[in-house]
Amino acid sequence: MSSFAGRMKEYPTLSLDRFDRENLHARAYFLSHCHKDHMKGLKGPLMKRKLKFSLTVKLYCSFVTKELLLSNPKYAFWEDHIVPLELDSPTHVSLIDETTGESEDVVVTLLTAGHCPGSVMFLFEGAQGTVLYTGDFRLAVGDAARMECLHSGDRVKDIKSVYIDTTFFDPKYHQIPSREACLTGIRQLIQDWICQSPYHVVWLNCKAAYGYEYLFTNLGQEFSSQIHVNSLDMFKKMPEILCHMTTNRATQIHACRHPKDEEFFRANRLPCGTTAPDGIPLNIISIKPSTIWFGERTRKTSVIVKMGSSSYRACFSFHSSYLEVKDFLSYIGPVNIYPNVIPLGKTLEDVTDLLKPLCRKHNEREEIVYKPLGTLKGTRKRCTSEDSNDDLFDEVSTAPRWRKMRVVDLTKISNNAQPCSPNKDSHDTDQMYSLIQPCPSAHSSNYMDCTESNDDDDDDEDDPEQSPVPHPPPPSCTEMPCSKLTRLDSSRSKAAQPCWEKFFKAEPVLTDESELDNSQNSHNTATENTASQSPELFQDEDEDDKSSVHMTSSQSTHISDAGMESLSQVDTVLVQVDESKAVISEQCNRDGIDTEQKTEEAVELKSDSQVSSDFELPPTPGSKVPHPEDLKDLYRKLAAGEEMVIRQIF
DNA sequence: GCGATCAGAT
DNA sequence: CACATCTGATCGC
Repeated sequence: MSSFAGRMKEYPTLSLDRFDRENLHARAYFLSHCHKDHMKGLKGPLMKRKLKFSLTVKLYCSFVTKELLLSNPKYAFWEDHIVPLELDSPTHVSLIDETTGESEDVVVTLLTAGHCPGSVMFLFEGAQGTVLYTGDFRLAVGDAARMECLHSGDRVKDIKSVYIDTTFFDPKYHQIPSREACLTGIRQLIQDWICQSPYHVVWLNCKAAYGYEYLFTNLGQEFSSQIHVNSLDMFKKMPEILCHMTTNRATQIHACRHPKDEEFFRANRLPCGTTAPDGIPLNIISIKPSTIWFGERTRKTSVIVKMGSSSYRACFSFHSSYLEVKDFLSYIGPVNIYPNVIPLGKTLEDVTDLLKPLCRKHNEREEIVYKPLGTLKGTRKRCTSEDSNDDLFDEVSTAPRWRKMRVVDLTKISNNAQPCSPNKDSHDTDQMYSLIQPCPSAHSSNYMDCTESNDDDDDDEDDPEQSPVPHPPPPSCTEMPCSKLTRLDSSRSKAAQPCWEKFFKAEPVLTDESELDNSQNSHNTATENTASQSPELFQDEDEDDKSSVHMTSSQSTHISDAGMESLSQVDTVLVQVDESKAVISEQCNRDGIDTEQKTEEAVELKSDSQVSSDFELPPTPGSKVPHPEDLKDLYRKLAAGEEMVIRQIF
């Protein structure tokens, strides 16, 4: 839960995700996503009053967040003050003090956060430097390298401070199975259950919060069945979501809720009260998405664990794992890092200690060498580890390179960044940008990251040693619950920039199996059976001791046979390690492979990266369209780290 | 009476 | 074992 107080040191006149107390005096507001713990004060009377008398105060957020927010009438008074922004489109914002007329300018860019529909991170660039506020996020290892807006040319921007989601920044959550791995486990459990009869139904015991939509949409698609939910109102303008959900209770997959739903379930009832029309009792199983529960396991578990005769837990996370956060921070190398969340059971000091090694200044040498040059940000190590490691890895292999590419316009098909409102179209979606990585043989940064966790001085005492397992040949796999589209499109030039839209694409046909313990006559769509090599997906809770159970990983569903074999070998080797650490070793290595696959996807080296889109700024309503030359100058200064005197250029 | 805050449940 | 939310009790304005 966010404990961010709302303001950043560099730009204290704006407030993010907090709207109470001091934040009531802010000149502009930013909402990263529509979760209540990030909306404190947003509907309060003081804010309402402030807006009533303000002509300039705005709330900046994504289109989806605006839509979700306004679907709750309690926030309707914000309507005329909301400025929805596109992703990846730097936008000028004037921060005006209404009493003095004093003004400060910043350029803000929304970056996808992968936390829930509409969730974004905010990148601010202005006189006080470049700072990033992540809100809550779940990004995979390597995703930062795919975000064009974090780069300037082929370098990473010089980021002064990052205010980051540290919910699972705890070695306990060193690795969390990928979204697609979790999805695969859930999908197969459901498949196995509902195929038995029309009376076999599933209840997805999800919390009342946005973030499960991609689960619903993928399941809906997979089973050609809509998911029953309480309300569809908030998704009215989001057909990609809407089409997989229903308020009609006659379906086998439910995600409906009721205040007493757990109680209902114990009495073999669905929250919506549905019963079979002919009086035949339903056979209900519940699946409870959880992260912390899995983080507490000291032994290996699969992504699905059976808790009782008819209840299961499914690993599922809205937030990045320790490894993912570390990768993200290592990549962008900020001078300062501030945690937005104190992980449960930790103190601020604990987190700070863990974050310190990831701060740039922790590595003086680089700073001294590169800082004066001002433009070598990309070469500055994505040096994951605090010390000692600079020399271990060749920087070149991890520094991302960019090239603007034109690709099939997948976003038009399922761009969830925008609700489809009749008058909104013409979004800048014809172009997508891909990270181009130099050389397929280069080890991924993820691999480095794993290796790096061997450091004795790494605070991660849970970090297992990572044996330098040879990397399997890069299989052609995708990274997300992505899809048929991707496969059809099959070219490796799939846009690699992480975005929510990919969560809403169709799933690929399974290419592996997961021998389900309880699988009887399941109508598996699998075409190849590699069962003997597949990690198991399911596990009974009391089977903890059985050594044969592994966590699954994203690879299991997406990689080719060859990749699969290699993966299995990796597993086999690592399982030999000390039991208590084996899991993590295994996970880490898998993750390493995962990243390699991902980066592999987009491989190709190119450097003509200065793209004009940097200057395509949608203006703040009411402001003038910026002159390209002025902006160019501003950007040049920003990139060069020059002090900026803000003139009235806009 | 409303809002802020906390504890507790789910 | 708790990713966020709701409910109810209490306190203060």
